[in-house]
This record gives sequence, structure tokens and C-alpha cells, in this order.
Amino acid sequence: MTKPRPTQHQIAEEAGVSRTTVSLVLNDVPDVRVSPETRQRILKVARRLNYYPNATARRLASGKTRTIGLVWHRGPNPTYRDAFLPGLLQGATRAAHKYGYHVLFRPIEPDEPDSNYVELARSHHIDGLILSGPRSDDQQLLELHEERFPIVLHGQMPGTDILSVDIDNVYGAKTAVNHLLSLGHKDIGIITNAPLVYTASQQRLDGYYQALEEAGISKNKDLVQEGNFDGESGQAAMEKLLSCKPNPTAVFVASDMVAMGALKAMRDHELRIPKDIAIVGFDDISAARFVTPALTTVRVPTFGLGWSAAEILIRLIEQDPIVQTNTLLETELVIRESCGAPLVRQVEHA
Amino acid sequence: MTKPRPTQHQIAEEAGVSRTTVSLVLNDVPDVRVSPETRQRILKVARRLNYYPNATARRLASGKTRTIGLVWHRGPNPTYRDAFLPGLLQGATRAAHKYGYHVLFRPIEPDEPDSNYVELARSHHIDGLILSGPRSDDQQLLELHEERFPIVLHGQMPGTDILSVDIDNVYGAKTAVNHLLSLGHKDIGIITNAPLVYTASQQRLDGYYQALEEAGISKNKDLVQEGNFDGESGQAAMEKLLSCKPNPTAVFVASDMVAMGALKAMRDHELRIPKDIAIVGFDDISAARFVTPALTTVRVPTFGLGWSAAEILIRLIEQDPIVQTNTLLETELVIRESCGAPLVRQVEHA
DNA sequence: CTGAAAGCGCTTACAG
DNA sequence: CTGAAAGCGCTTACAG
Repeated sequence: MTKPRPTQHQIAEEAGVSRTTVSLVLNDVPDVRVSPETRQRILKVARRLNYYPNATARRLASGKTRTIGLVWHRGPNPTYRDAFLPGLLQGATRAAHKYGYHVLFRPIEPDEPDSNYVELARSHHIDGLILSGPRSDDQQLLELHEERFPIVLHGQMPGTDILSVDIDNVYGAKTAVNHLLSLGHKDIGIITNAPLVYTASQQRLDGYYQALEEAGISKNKDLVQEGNFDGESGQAAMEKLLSCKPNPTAVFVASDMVAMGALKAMRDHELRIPKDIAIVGFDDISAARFVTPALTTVRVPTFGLGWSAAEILIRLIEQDPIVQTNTLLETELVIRESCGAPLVRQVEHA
Repeated sequence: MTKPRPTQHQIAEEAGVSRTTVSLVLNDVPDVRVSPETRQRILKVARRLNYYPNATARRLASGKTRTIGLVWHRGPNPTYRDAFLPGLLQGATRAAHKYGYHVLFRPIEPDEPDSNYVELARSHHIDGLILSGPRSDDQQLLELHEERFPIVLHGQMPGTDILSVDIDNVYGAKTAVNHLLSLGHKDIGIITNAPLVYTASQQRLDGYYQALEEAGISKNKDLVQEGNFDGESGQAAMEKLLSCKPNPTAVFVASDMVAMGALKAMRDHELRIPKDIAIVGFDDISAARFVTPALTTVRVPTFGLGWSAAEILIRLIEQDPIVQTNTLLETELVIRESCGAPLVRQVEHA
């Protein structure tokens, strides 16, 4: 269908040189001296013919695809995961482009085998892959890693030396709780983002405990409730918290999506936020700043996660020295209205 | 770095046949009779060696990449556009996988030349591309199309016969306004999603006019205000509407993001929604159902847009007959609380 | 029923 | 300074 494109062969003929020379000139190979006239002649012909090198041929000859795969494991809650996709993907793509790599996007659908993505690696579609949301029982992933196929995880997979990039959940949770502490709260509840089998959930809970401990406040199991990714779980958990004695005056909800449900429960009880009860979320999904009152939360640097993952992966592919196995990115506390902090009115673009 | 993978050559040797036969058997080429024993022998060796065909070699020999590009033109408002990315991308990817294609994601950054993406096509990285958010002055796009490179647009580009997929903006706006009319409103204002040079803005405004006309309501220019993608513009536009005589009792805001600002203006005026004034948005971004009151809006089928675009593109690539140049997908009115319609409580997952 | 051979469009030692 | 040649791992007429 497409018009046949010119090849180096054609350029060589029209410029009256060999294909080798054409290749050397077009790739600007260093330490090769071709007479300036020849060089110019080749370049001119290439431009005239509107020549673009054939990527496939290049890949075959060089043994490199200069493409990385972004494997997107959809988690238990699609809406939730979708909140991270644009940032992650664009971060990864931008970093990739910086190094001259392309990005192949490969979601794993709920109805397909978990590790279908290995075909991408084994068939040499890609030089390396970023896997978002690894499963701890992913045998194929471990095999691939054994074979020294370049992999960077977004998330964590304990017990392996596969490189990974993640946020510092403990730190993030601590900043949220410290903020509430600094506002004078003592009875601070927590609703986790998910069951504690999820690493991130446990870590955020740890951060909560650490902050309290450092403030000299003793644990109160009643103030700890479990969320499960969605709003409904947050609503139910909040109801339980509201039946506690003493009533918490503030709640840290370790997921904005879960916090949406918690907010609903608060409204149902006709609590004024943040006057009667303060709330801080986690993630900074786009809805966070549109609810009333606008949700104070801990921002996850999705773009940075994607960028770092890609950059590290490319270092790995190109055998540059790797600094650390596990890269943790810092989160940022975004203070809005729901925590009751005196507001330095910040401009936020809707 | 990676372990060298077995090739057809190796399989041929170990199975004691020619490379041709191996290729024929592994590709299951029809109308080729290879003795069942030979076939089994080859298959067994392939399995034992954990053979995967080399995609690059295959591409070069076949002249097909079986990869499509999704070119993502970031619009004037990143937050806004990001709302569509997950659905579009996943729709496109799923359709692509169904036909055995891969998807290369290629964003065009604000700071790079608009038509950098043509390199993907000219270098044979992809067999075809989906371009989201075409610019009407994209000369390179037209050239590519001239050369018969397969392209499907997401959005519209008047004056060309390039295939495209979009939503039916006129229809969507009409359903929104009809809904308000059915609730008894007569003085219905509109805030456009963007300046009218954007096709979608004009179309949504047309839908608004059509609905009013069919209801026998005459135009009132004062009730028409222009939004500009973001919340601030919505807030400003709403302020203007609220100074109109007669005061509108309902407003159709042709973008949820703009509607967020309009809601703020309403709250500032201490208007009760929907009692004092009703509002209906457009897009159904994820924040729409978390604001208070939950926003009634017109849902854009992002997944369907991606799916259709990919499916049509693949038909084009494979030279299957194409049904129509311009595919318009229907939107769906999502009734929540902000319009004041009697609520049949629907379950929505947070 | 099966194989020898050309070709896809490049890169890259190697030789002169 | 430049070229002849091998090779990347497949597919695909073509021949027997």
C-alpha cells in the first residue's frame, strides 16, 4: 500500500559510492574519514530522496530494538490504577525519547494469563521492560530475570534483586500524620488503602505508627481500619471509626479513592470538615482537588516514577553502572482544605 | 547481555530438516503438506529449545511490523487530556491485540515539533497510526496520507478524506439540554468547553441550539458564554451568566473540567444545586461523580474511541473494505444529582 | 512432500 | 580514505 521508500542501496548508486560508505556517512560513525565532497554528495542525495533508514533492518543488523516495553498489570481496581497511567506512561516515554528509545505499551488484561508479556522479551520485540504491579508469584518474570533480560519493576517484589522503582510509602504516610499532629490532633485514625497483604498498605500503616510513636502517642487498635481500594470500603471503615471512643478528631486515609467514601460517611453524620474532623488522603488523584472541601493529600510523583523506571532500565540495557537496586521517590504533601491548616492560598490550575 | 536465543537454523539442524520446512511448520502455513512425523519432530524440538521467532527478522522478511502507533498530541490543557488517555489507549491496545498487533505509544510534547511522529511512519516502525488531536495545519500528516500511509484520526480534520473516529458532539449536547428541558427548565444557559474555533466546541453549541429550537425556545445570546478548557474559565463564565436577566435556572457546561469552576461560582453565590440552579456537564471525567452534588454529565466513550480507531486502522492496513470515512460514536447521559432529576439510585463504584 | 536459494535493508569487521 | 563481503533470522517463490 505504502509507497516503497528509498534505500541506502539507491543512495549509493545515485551518489556513485558503496553501500558501506553510505551507511557510515548517514550514521555519522566517528573515526571514519570520508572526503568532505563524498560526504556532502551522499547527504544531498539522501535529502533529495527523502531517505529514512529502515528501522527493522537496522534492528536486525544491530541486534537492538531500541524499544522498551511498559507492561501494565491492571490491579484490582481499574479506576484507581487508571489514575496513575498517564503520568507513568508519559514519564517513561519522555525519558525513553531522551535516550532515543521507543515505548511499546502492553496492558495485561484481567482475562489473560498474567505473564503473556514475556513473549515481548523472548521474541526480541523489546530490549527491556518496565513491569508495573508485579505479582509475587510471577515465575516467568524470575526466569526472564535469570536469563539477564533487563527488567525494572514499578512497585516492589520482595526477595529478588530485580531493580525497582517505587515511592517511599513510609515517608509519605509519616508526612501526612505529622501534619495532622502539628495541627494539634492526638486522636488520629487511619484507614488503609487496601488489605495489609499489599506491601504499600503495610508500609503506609508503618509510617502512621512511626509518626505517632515519635510524637509519644500510644497505639490504639480501634483507630486502625482497613480500606479496600474503593469508596465503599472507605465509607464502611469510616463508619466504624466514628463509633470509636474516643472519637478521632482527624483521619489519615491512605488512598484518595478510599477517602472519597470516608468523606461521604462524614457528610452523612453531618460532620463539618475540617472543623469537626480533619482528613488527609494519599495519591493526589485528579478528583482530590475538586471535592468539597478540597482534599489535603500526599502526592505520588507518577511522572517521576515513569521517568526513573525508564532511565534505570536504559542504563541497564546499555550496561551503564547501576547505583542502587531499589529506588524510592519522595512524595509531597499537598495542603488543601480538608486538614484545616491555615491556608496560604495557592494557585492550582483546574 | 541476554542469553542468545535459539533460531530456526538450530531447530532445522536438530530436527534434521531444512530451514524452509521449519518455517513452514512453525507458521502453520496452509496448503503445505509436511509429513506428520516431521511436523511433530520439529514442533518438539522447538518446544524443547523454548523457541520464539525473532520478531525483527520476521518484520524484515515480511515487510510488516504488525505494530500501530498511537500518537498523542497533548492539547492545551494536560489535565483535561489526561482524562482521556487511559480509556483511549486501552481501547486501542485491546483491539490491536485482538488482531495480533502491538501498540507503540508516542506523545508529542509541547516543546517538540508537531510532526515529529512522521519519522515513525517513514522509518517503518509502524504499519499505521492513530493520531489523537490532529492540527488542521499539519502538512506532514497530509503528505503521509497522500503517500497512502494508513492513518486514522481521533478527532476531526475538516477538508480531508482521512479516516476519523470521534464522538457525536451535537447529539451529546442535545441529550444534555433535552434532559434539562424535560425537567421543566426554559432559561438554560451554556458555557462552551472551549473557544469556538475548536470543532467540538462549535458542535456542542450547535446541539444546544438545536435542542432549544426543537423545544420552541428562542435564542438568547446572553445565555451563551465561552469556556476555555479549565476551571477558572468556567468560574468566570458562570459569573457572567449569573448577572443575566433572566437568570438561567439551568446551565449546560460542555466540559466537566470547566463545570468544576462553574460549580465554584454557584457555591460562591450560595446557590443550592440543583434547587436554585441545575447543571449538566460533558465528558464524565473521574472527578465528576465525586463532587457534591455529583455531576450529571455526558459520558464520552473513551475506550470505544480507542477500540474503533484501532479496528478501523487495522482494516485499512490489511486492505479490508472500509465502511465509512467518519465514524461517530454515541455518548451516554449519566444522570447524577446536579440536574435535579428524580434519582433512581444507581450503584456506582468509587 | 521437502530443500536450495534469494532477498528483506541494514551494520560491521576486514582488507586494501 | 573507500569498497567487497558476510551476516542478522526470518519468509517465500521456485524447483524438484
